[in-house]
Amino acid sequence: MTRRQEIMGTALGLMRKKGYLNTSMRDIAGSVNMEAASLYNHIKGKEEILIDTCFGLAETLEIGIKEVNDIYFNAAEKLSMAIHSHIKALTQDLNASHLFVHEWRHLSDDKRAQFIERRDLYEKEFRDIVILGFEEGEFKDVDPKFATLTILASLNWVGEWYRPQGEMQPKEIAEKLTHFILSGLQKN
Amino acid sequence: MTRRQEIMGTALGLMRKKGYLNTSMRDIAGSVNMEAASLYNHIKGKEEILIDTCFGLAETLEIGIKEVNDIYFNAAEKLSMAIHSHIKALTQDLNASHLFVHEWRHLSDDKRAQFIERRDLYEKEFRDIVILGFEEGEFKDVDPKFATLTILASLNWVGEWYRPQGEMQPKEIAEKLTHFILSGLQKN
DNA sequence: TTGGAAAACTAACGAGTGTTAGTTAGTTTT
DNA sequence: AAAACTAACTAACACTCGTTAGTTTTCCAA
Repeated sequence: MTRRQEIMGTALGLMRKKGYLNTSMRDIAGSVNMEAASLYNHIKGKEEILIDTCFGLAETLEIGIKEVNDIYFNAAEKLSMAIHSHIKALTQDLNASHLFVHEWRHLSDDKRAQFIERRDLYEKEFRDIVILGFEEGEFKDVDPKFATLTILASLNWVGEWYRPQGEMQPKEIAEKLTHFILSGLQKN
Repeated sequence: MTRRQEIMGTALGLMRKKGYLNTSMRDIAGSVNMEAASLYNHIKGKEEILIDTCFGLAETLEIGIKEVNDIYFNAAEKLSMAIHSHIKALTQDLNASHLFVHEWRHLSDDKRAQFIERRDLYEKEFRDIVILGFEEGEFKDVDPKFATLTILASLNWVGEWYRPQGEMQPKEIAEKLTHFILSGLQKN
């Protein structure tokens, strides 16, 4: 593990616990036993931590949904796998997920605009699956926009209560979520 | 409207837009055309804004669920009305909701502990409805804890996308959510 | 053993933080 | 008329913030 990775990991942990704005460069430095100024030998600045994390996770999610769309063809299967992919990505690193879900608001104006654009695109991929399900005649005639937001809310909230040492593991969570959501969408 | 209410309202608006930590007393003062120090003639300090808002909304939600439990007796009806009550409370004041859902983390240690306690109690009320539904034989055999967290995630996320001037109004949102969630819970 | 990059350090800058003290003008109550 | 209250002000305190400049130490390849 490089020193940079060590700094990043430590910073993410602090930021999840105390919030991005409440975590100072001196806090981060203290946690890796150096002075705040020394951090700048490894990272460009505080915002780089937020940028790299938010856009890194965005890319992981984008790759995930693209794979799902390449491999599966019916909506129920696509949705199920998209949920699995999403949950896997989020539970992989809870600290990073926290920044991705909650702290992206503190990106500088242009970076935030880019982030929102990519997030909206990802959301659209989910929405298209819901629409496909309706066109197949497999899903109820729900408002796709509304359904998608509700689904993604459930998925993103998992980061708030999932504990790696707990009894429910990512795969089981994804299965339960899929079942919960699908039996609310599917006819009969 | 008293000066205090004016300050509170303005502060909540700023805090929703920029975040609690990013909103300074000078920002608030500027928005009501006075100096930062003058705010202290009306409020005790910055945290009072957060405390009053978080605990105020908590009380509204508690009263709501108590009413539901007093009036209705079967789980489907209870859940439906609890969802309506929750959505009504959250959409009433989106600025306050933002603090309630996202910024309570920045309460001081003891206040935060109190807040979490009340939130857990409210969550338990919801969970009891899910359990009641299963005991009635009306709901599927889902993990009540899991289901409750998923439901509340969907409800709380509404504050992220609901727009008062938009086409979907709180009552309709609550109805759609109820339908979405219930047909995922109810047998057939 | 040594040259040089990498990585740490100290010190400081300029800006911003919530809050308190002390004061003042205007209004209300006694 | 005197006293008290309200709500604003200016000035300042005691920090903390992210970041930069300049310097010293560490460590590895030649």
